[in-house]
Amino acid sequence: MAKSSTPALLQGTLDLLILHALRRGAMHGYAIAQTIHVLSTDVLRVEEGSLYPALYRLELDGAISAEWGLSENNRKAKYYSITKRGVKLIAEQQETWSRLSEAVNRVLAS
Amino acid sequence: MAKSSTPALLQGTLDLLILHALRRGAMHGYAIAQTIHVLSTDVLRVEEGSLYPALYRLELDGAISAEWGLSENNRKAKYYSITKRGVKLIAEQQETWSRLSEAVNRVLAS
DNA sequence: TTGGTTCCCTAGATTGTCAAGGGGAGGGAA
DNA sequence: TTCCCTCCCCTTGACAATCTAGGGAACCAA
Repeated sequence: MAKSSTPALLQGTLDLLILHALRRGAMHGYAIAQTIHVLSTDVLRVEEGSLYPALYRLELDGAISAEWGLSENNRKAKYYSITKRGVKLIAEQQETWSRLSEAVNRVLAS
Repeated sequence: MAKSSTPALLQGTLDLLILHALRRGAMHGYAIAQTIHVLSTDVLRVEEGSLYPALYRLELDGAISAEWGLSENNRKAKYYSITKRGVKLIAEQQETWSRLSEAVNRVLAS
């Protein structure tokens, strides 16, 4: 009944976080999750069960594109890059995030 | 496939917004929605289909309590007040919100 | 008496995330 | 060699939160 555990993520922000990570260059999924984890100073954790469906959605939507390669550790890995459409999406979603999160903060500050 | 419309709310924040509104005193559901709308300077809109289930959840959880009364406009209305447990919940959820939203901002700023 | 507003509520669909699995392949240790 | 750990991919099923789209009653002004 009561909330059992604190969420690892704010719902709706995952796509934006992924796209933002990819701005730094092509990356495989595993590295995207690590990047987000590190950049958020260990606060945000992207579960693989959330990550891969999200990557699939973004690719379907044309926001990212994928191609197989070899990782630094010599493993088969799928490298994702952001597309033009993805860059546009970042801007939109970042704007939405700012609007909404600032609105929440205004309410909480009142 | 693509997102059709911008969300009216950040998922996971509704309970906190409701509880926060009720800190100002007992209110009926309709007024809670209006209060959030106004305090967020028209950015956040709570749909009734989200609001009433949320109120039901919070009451079940013991975070708020309800009693029927008469509104300023002379209508039958259900007045909600925050409970001790609700006050505790505000603190917890506000902390969670801060942690996560700041983490998102750190990632986006990188 | 008609229509707008205020106030309550629900059913169904959708979406995003999570938990919990499975699997293959590289590399180091024993 | 064998074993295990890490890296890297993925899927399935359940769940929680929200939205859409309704329905309904009562007050009030025109």
